[in-house]
Amino acid sequence: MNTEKLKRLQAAGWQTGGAKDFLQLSDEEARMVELKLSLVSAIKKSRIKRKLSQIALAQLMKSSQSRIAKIEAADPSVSLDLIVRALIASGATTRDIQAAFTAG
Amino acid sequence: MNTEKLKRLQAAGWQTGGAKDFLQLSDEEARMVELKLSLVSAIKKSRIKRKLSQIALAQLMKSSQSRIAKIEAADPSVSLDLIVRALIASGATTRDIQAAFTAG
DNA sequence: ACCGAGTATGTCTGAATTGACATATAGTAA
DNA sequence: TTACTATATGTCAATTCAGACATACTCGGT
Repeated sequence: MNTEKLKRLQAAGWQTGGAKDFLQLSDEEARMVELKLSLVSAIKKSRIKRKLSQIALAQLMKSSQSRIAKIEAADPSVSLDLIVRALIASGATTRDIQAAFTAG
Repeated sequence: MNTEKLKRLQAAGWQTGGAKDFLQLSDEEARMVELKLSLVSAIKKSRIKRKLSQIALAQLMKSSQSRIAKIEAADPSVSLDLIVRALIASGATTRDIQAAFTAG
């Protein structure tokens, strides 16, 4: 059973009962995954709200469109660093970031 | 002028006027640095509060004492991922993490 | 159907980050 | 001083993550 694949599915919207139940994660890992997921959804919200394409956001943070796509898909190859950078670059306020953490 | 070294000084308590003024950082970079600094100080608080040595915390999160030291020193070689993992492992609640973000 | 914009996915090479280890330093107690 | 515990610092091989590129998919509009 491939954990990476499952994480992708999670990110795609399959988190029906929380990440922990579906995968076999420790509490810490589970909190980490859920945190990332909520930040990721905040990025998409923020980006759409400001009418930015993935390409535009990529340019703002000197990254690439494919990276933004992977970020929003919660691809396992993206770090929390990159996620938060994207969130900031997308125009999210400190309060938005805070809210994302709360939601997670 | 060495940016890494300056970041270390920042972490050591030299942030008299905010990271942005001292270094020459973009807004995004500055927010990133300040975020890390506040999370890092939250880790130390949380760890001490629960009477954990760096070694004990390292074991909890399957890392090493030297990594924990570097985390708490905001060494440039530590990622936001590792910082947040340490914060979680140190026993910080979701609310604690939120508070750390607010402070940053 | 075709086109175009936006997004998704796979892969590659170089860069950043990791745990581990050695070692240094700080503080405390005997 | 010595001994011990905790923390700091430097280095390095192995792993992870980065941007970039190609390419595929989606969905309106014409």
